Amino acid sequence: MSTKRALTDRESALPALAEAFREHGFEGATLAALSKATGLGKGSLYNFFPGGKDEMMKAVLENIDGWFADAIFSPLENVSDPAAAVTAMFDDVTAYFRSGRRVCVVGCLGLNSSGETFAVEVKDYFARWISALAHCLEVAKVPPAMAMDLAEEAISGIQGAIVLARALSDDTSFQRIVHRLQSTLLDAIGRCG
Amino acid sequence: MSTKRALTDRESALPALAEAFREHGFEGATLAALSKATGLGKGSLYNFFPGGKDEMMKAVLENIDGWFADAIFSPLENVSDPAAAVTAMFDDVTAYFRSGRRVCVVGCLGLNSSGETFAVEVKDYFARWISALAHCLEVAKVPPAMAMDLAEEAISGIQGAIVLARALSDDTSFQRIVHRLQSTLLDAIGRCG
DNA sequence: ACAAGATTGTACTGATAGGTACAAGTGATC
DNA sequence: GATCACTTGTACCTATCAGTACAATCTTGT
Repeated sequence: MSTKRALTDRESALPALAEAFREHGFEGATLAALSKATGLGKGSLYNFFPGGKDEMMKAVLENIDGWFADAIFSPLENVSDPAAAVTAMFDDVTAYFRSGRRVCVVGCLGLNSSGETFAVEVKDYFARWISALAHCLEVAKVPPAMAMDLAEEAISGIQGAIVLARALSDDTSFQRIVHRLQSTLLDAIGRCG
Repeated sequence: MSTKRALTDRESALPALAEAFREHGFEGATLAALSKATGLGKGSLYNFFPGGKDEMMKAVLENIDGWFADAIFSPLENVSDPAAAVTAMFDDVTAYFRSGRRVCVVGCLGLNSSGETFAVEVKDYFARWISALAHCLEVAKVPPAMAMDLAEEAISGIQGAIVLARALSDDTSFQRIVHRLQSTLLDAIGRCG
């Protein structure tokens, strides 16, 4: 337990870092803000993340990707009951994004030039999510082309719901939109299964 | 023509300012970047926009809102042929956002805390767009509740398509998603009309 | 308890941010 | 062509940025 503690604290700072990046964006998240959010001084932050903000964001993205892999992607990829998996996915996503009050860090990074450094991570995140969902639909006997279209539409739709819910400061619009996306997928599963 | 020229030049700087804000976001758009984008020195920028970046963004938002009012909202609000109006809207939107290569400034502003200053403008933009589209659907005899839902879904879907297309650097996904949204609306118009 | 090493706050750096001041420049009007 | 309001580049201001240096402090194995 000598070198482990560093990693532990580094790991435990990630949620707070993620929240700060979510709130202010990558450019807007100053080191002062990150320090305040984590409760760590500059010294500690640079001790854990010698690469500065870039490394912090990389770590945050890895952390998010890990969470999604466990909670969202894997269940879709190793699915046995597609309808249940789709329902679970939407429940988890709604909880994760707090009905749109919480922004998608990955999606935001893609929107402006400050995120170009992380283009690969951003791309992989969405590509994996879509293909996992498409696979789940294919298991439910949805034709591959249609499965891909529906998956793309659903992931895109979730991102749009976040944008709109934030813009209108209205959780309910997120819930309505996401619920409609879920119904569309379940309908397809029901029709083809 | 003494005081007019100021307004004219101020107006003509707006597209370049908008493009810079689009590219870098509000925080990321430094005065140096804005100066370079417009070809105007700091002196000129502060001459036209004494309020600094905030006033520039306000002016850009007004300009965007004006364009949308003319090109998108009005045709929907004073519609005679709903199906044609919906088709025209999607054509215009696809061209405007360059199939997702161009980001929606308004949507982006809503996503992080730097845009809180413009919360009202952001909200109004989306609210008017949705209600204009809903009105257009109602003219096509789509029941009010369904019209509202479909409009919300379409605008949200467009925003999502931008996020996804940017993230994947893939124009075609934008086009597929938007085309599907268009079909959904035209189907509803066809069924109810 | 003690030494070795990890961790942290604080003070610093140079660069750059947004914004101001202002003198030089511009062109229309009389 | 002199005047005048408007326009513009440049130099400058203070605050804050990301990042560094390091001494002080804490942990931990022995």
